Amino acid sequence: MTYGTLHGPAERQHCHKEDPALTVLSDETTGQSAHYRSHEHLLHTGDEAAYSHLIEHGFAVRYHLTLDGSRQITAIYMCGDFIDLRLCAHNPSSDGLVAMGACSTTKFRNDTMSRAALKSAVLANSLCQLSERNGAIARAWIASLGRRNAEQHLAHIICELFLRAQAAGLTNGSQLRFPATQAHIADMIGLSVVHTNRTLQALRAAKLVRWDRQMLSIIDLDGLMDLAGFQENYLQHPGMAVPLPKMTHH
Amino acid sequence: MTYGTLHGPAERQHCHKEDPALTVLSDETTGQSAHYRSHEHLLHTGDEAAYSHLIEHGFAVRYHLTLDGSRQITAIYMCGDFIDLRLCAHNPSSDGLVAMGACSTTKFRNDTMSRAALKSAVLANSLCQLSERNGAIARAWIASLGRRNAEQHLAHIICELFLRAQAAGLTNGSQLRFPATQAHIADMIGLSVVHTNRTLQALRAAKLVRWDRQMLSIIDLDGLMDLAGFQENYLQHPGMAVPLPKMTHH
DNA sequence: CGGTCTATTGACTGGCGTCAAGCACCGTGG
DNA sequence: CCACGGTGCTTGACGCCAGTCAATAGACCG
Repeated sequence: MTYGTLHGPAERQHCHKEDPALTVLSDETTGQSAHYRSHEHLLHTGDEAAYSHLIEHGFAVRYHLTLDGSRQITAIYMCGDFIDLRLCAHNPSSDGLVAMGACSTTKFRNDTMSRAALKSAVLANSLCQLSERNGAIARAWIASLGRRNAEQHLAHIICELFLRAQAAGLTNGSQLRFPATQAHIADMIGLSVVHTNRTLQALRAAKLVRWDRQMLSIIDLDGLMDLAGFQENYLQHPGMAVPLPKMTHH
Repeated sequence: MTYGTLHGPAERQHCHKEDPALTVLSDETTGQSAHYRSHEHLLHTGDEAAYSHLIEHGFAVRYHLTLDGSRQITAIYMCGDFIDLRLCAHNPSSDGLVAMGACSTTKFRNDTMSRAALKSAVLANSLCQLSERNGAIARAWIASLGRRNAEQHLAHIICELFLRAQAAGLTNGSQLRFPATQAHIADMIGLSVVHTNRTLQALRAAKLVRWDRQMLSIIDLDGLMDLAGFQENYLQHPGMAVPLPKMTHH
């Protein structure tokens, strides 16, 4: 059992494009690397998705806009996460996808992705497992939104993000560079910015966490997990060797 | 574009085990039909899942328990939905899965499922698409929990459930038998039972919906969708011919 | 006919939203 | 060099949506 990503358990230290797990799968299916500046969109709300994305560096955020203009972040993607957008291929997407901080991805045309997945059961299986894992994370968010108060919820999402980042090799001891503003956090946990600020202060006062500028420091992970009622099994999944379509630069 | 399930667009009228979409995929991979009474568990919290389930009849509910004992429902499954539990196979599941009303499923051993999916890219792809669709539904729930008030949220989930049920052939005009108590609904939308009751009354007073006993009647679907800000594209996905492992009775 | 489950209603409380103001920081341009 | 606006963080005051605690009534059941 490992915390796995498309990059696999063996290569957790860092994420880059020469990652050996990015095995050639098919000669027709190639990915291109793409770079996004902070706040730049990978996919606009209402657009049809032409590409799926494997995050190589940085963070991307999936969000939904309600009619009154408020925003709810529905997923955070980081290095090694795969965003399978084939379902949006001929549909206007109801979500937007935007870089949080600078972000680079390898993107795969949806039609070629589909063709590759239909040729390789191993690839299709890996995509399925990744999708299930993303679903498990989404359900954990649902539980937090529905049944945890502000402090517990914030603690929970910090635990999740930190453990995922650790598995992806993004952490430095108990530190993580996480380029979120308090507005981002508010949109993740479904609160107002004001209350998010007060909740963050409570966690700081409890000496659980520090969050200066863009640097997240975990002071007391056990304390955070206790407060949140965090059960980490949902992040685990069987380690897998994932052959991904080969990738061409640019 | 159709509202699809594992049973496919052509066989929406009713769900039963002779469904032609349940094509033989592999001779080793067989499903068994299983029957559950109301409140009977398909999977207990903390157990390792041995089977994945295809819902044949009735409804099942996935839920998460927080430490203080409150419950959040994280998904509703109905006829044609597939619950892929292979990720819980060697893990204690953090969720429970329980029948809401009488429910019957075809269940597939996870190990044989995995073997079948590794043999058939078509099957693996279908599972992947179903998983992505479930993820899209989960993200819609996140948006509702985070950024809609009680009335909008309830309206939204009613729209979703009704449209899904309609696609699965479970509706009778604007009516749907839905065996949920108000406690179930409260646990879906993350509210208290008392407030759920008041919110239901508001929708009734607005002549949007009726919900007597276990019969849900949509009076004004457009009104519900307006109130909720419901965008139905997330429920759509490409129609697909899904070969599923063949099934043995009992 | 009591017991349990579910629906409903009222009174009160509290967590979180809203509005508003005040800082701090930063890059730009006069 | 300082004025200026923009963005993000922080704090206070006040109000409302939804939670909690009862209590009642109906439905179903043994």
